[in-house]
Amino acid sequence: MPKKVDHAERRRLIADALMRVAAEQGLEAVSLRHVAAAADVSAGMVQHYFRTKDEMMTFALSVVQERSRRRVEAAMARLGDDPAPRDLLRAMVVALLPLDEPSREDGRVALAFLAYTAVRPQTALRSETQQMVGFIESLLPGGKSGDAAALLALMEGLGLYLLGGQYTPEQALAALDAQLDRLFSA
Amino acid sequence: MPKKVDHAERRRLIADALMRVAAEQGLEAVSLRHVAAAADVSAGMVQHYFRTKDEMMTFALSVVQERSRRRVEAAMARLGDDPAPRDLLRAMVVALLPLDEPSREDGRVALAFLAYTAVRPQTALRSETQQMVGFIESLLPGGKSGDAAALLALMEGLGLYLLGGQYTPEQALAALDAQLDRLFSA
DNA sequence: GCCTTGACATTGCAGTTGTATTGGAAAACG
DNA sequence: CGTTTTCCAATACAACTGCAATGTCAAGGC
Repeated sequence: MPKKVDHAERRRLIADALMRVAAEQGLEAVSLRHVAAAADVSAGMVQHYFRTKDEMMTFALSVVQERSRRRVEAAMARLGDDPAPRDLLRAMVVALLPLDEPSREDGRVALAFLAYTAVRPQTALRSETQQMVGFIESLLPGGKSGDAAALLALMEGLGLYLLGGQYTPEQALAALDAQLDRLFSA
Repeated sequence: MPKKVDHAERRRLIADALMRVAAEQGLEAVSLRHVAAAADVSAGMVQHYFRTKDEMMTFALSVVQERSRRRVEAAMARLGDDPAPRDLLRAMVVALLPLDEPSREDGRVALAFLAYTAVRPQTALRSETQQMVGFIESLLPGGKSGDAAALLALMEGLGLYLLGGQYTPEQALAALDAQLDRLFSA
């Protein structure tokens, strides 16, 4: 056997470069050569680790999803044991919002992939949305049906407006807290 | 002067073709030749009415915005004079949600442009978001700050999940009504 | 010491892209 | 009638795209 290299690591390296390109110039600018240049490797190497561009895109998409999943887990773990439901929900939503520059970058990439998959049903992003709705529902008092789905959608919308610059972080957080107030007051 | 043609109408015709292409295959598939083929005209004609692709894109973007604005106006006008604030708000949000197939198409195009403009600050989509927030605020009772922004963000998020297929129209409407209940109950 | 195998790099190719250019046709105006 | 001005078509072109093919090189197993 020849040189041993960490296959998975190389793929992540390339996917990182892809996400950098996508965050700055959109998915339309993602080409084998651009990604290779951003990763400072040859185009041949990219082809070596991804036999097709589609394979590369799909992998990058999974990296994006994985990263946001970890963000949420970390935020929730940071709360310690047995946190109050409201704190748990707030931490979860805040972890998913593009509030600082790194997560804004991720957000732009995620938005690009959202539009990308919207016209490519086969590249479906397996969504954990339904489980999230169930999880949120178990944390909400009262439990009017629709409240959980609304909170999740609120998060998504706040993310969009944060990315677009229509809402400031303060506005977004105020909106979130207003909603949590309503959900936990009565 | 030579043949007189309705300049604006031709441009709308081309923009419509562009939106069809974008709705089916995404903005990446939007090229002069594809759009021309979809409009069943020659590529030269497209170039005649839009000197550059960017000009065509910008115009199409404005058409999308204009169309959704009209949708809202029509829905609100349909309510007659002096409607209840809750009904007004509900009609407005429902008009913006991609609930049937035509508006789903528009939604896909809008989503594509959202990702498109996210990495092209100069092609900023002038947002009427702040005015909308103000308008909603004037209709809400109590008027906790943040409630209006939250409702608007909720709408956006519901739209995304409807497009993605994560929420059914029934789920989305249930979430909306649950929120309106909360806003108008206390 | 071969020699296989995996890790790259380079090059070529057919197709598509946006744009510039050219040319013709036809309609209003003098 | 002739000229001009707009409408549109066709073509040319350089740059780019994804992908396949080919080459080089080194690290192991036998």
